[in-house]
Amino acid sequence: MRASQLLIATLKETPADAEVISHQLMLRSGMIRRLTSGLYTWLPLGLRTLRKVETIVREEMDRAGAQEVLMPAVQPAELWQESGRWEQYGPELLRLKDRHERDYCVGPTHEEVITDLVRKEIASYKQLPVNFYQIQTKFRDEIRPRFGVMRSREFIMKDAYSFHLDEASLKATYQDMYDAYSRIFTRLGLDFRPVIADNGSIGGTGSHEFHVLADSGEDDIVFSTQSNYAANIEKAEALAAPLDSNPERPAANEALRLVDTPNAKTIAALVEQFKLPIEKTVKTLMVHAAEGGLIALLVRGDHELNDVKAENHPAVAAPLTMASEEEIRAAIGAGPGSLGPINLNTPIIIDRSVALMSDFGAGANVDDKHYFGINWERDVVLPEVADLRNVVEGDPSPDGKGTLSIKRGIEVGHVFQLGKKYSEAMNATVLGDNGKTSHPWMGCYGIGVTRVVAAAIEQNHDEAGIIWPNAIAPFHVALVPMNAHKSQRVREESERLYHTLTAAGLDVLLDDRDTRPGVKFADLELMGVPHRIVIGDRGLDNGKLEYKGRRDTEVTMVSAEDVVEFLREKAGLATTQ
RNA sequence: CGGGAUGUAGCGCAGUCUGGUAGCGCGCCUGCUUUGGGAGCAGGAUGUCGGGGGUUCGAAUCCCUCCAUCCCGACCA
Repeated sequence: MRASQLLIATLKETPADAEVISHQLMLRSGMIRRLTSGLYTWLPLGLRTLRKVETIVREEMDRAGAQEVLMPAVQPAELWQESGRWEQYGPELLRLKDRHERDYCVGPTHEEVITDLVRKEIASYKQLPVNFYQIQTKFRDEIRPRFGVMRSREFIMKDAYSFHLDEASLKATYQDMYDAYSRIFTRLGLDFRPVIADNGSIGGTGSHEFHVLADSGEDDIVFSTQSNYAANIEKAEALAAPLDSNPERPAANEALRLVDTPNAKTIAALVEQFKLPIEKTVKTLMVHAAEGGLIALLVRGDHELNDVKAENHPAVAAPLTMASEEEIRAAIGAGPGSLGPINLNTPIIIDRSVALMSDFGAGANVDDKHYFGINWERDVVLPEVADLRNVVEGDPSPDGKGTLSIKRGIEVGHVFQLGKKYSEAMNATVLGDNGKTSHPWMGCYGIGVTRVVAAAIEQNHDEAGIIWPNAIAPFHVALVPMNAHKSQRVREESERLYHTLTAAGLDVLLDDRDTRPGVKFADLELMGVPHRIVIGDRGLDNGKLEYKGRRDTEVTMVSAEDVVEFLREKAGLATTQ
């Protein structure tokens, strides 16, 4: 493509409302423009990259045996009522009515539609397993769209749904998809990790998320230093002590005593005023119980409650709801800053590490008073013990190998074993070889295609702009003719190169704009074109062209005869088979 | 939905406190010069000052109200 025919909508200044680097660079390089909150137009430059991501995803899905379909973006309410999600989904589901006052939604996902298709078209076990996928626009009315295309309301997703006669077949396809995802993100040139994940509201059993590692990520992901264990922090099991150790609670050394603590409403204040080590304090969090009323969850003062683990506990009401100060006072007679396990009139669940504490301090359930020197069994019966907290850096790895470290990740893919939730709810059945009907097992597999583009930028940029991996660069190489308005030789050589390189399978941008070289260099760097050739009389006198890789600090001279193979190699297109 | 902030030219901003009829940089248009890292000179275009209402002789500026956007917390690819 010629630069003169491309909308090069670069911006010198960073728009004020762009927070993260990928959003800033996507706006500045002219990839996207915002229409309104959470809705973006993809400009020609951005669309080229988006299409390359889609192509790689499509190739690997096809290779893994999935079939492409395209389902409607707008879906009838009836299907969602059948699955029960019309009520379950909150305001995130964009609902609308047609002229006949019938209810619809703009699909945030397509389990219902695909299950409906399968229940109509698939009748026999002989047709299983099947795996259908689409690359399509979704809509989720996010509470807070932000970070540009990273968390927009409308976005493009590749979603796939597989159907199986039995669980073994589901697990086999799940593994195929896991492998396909690993190939996809590898081909995209991203530094990623598959991690064990929570299933969330979608339901089902096994699931992994694929995360691109980046400091701007919204998720905490947890790794073992000595094994390949990796999990979303929501799901990472918190052990009280290493598996091979035999942890025992230290013996009680201190007497139980009631202390006046008038100005200590927080753990920090308690530690500060009474010189209590923070690992000797306990936080008491009151939440709504599944049976009604309140239930107390206890974690160590330096630990954080894990909302997902708490919510998944059968005694805790879902969704997790923290008790208000009024509710706490009504039930206990003391404020939230003075709660503890002794004389507490609600059920109690304590975190594993709390069970191993001795001589610790906690509220006395009387305003402005704490007990110090508390010991389980001696002073209060040991309550139910559960895994309630977020793991922290240095915790033992749940697989017994090494310790945990924590990094930020951007979730770009998610694979689930759904089970029979939808096939049962919507009564999709197939006949087995025994002549009996059964509900097929389902898996579902998503990739946030638009988000992948932003994630790639988060991982690949410098002060000058984007640095695209070859596989998803809008152009592999930019040609910059020097002094073209005067030198016919430069013009001719540029044209010739443009055609040869294009014919050799490279995506080439010929910067034929009538502007100064500095402007071109700056634009091309901002746009992230990974390879650049400068054509000037100076080099041509020696039969040379000047090459610079986007990450290079120095230029290298390449002879004109070798330049095609040189660039194919640099762009990762070198003949490999 | 709660907490905080902002809204003035395509983009970045000043002007608002102290009311007097709108400005700077970049970009854009024309001409000439210039052409190896975001050019120079000369000329030029562009604003419902977020909307509505009020106070006032007079409102970007003061008051009321609505809207939009961004940031911080609960959702997710």
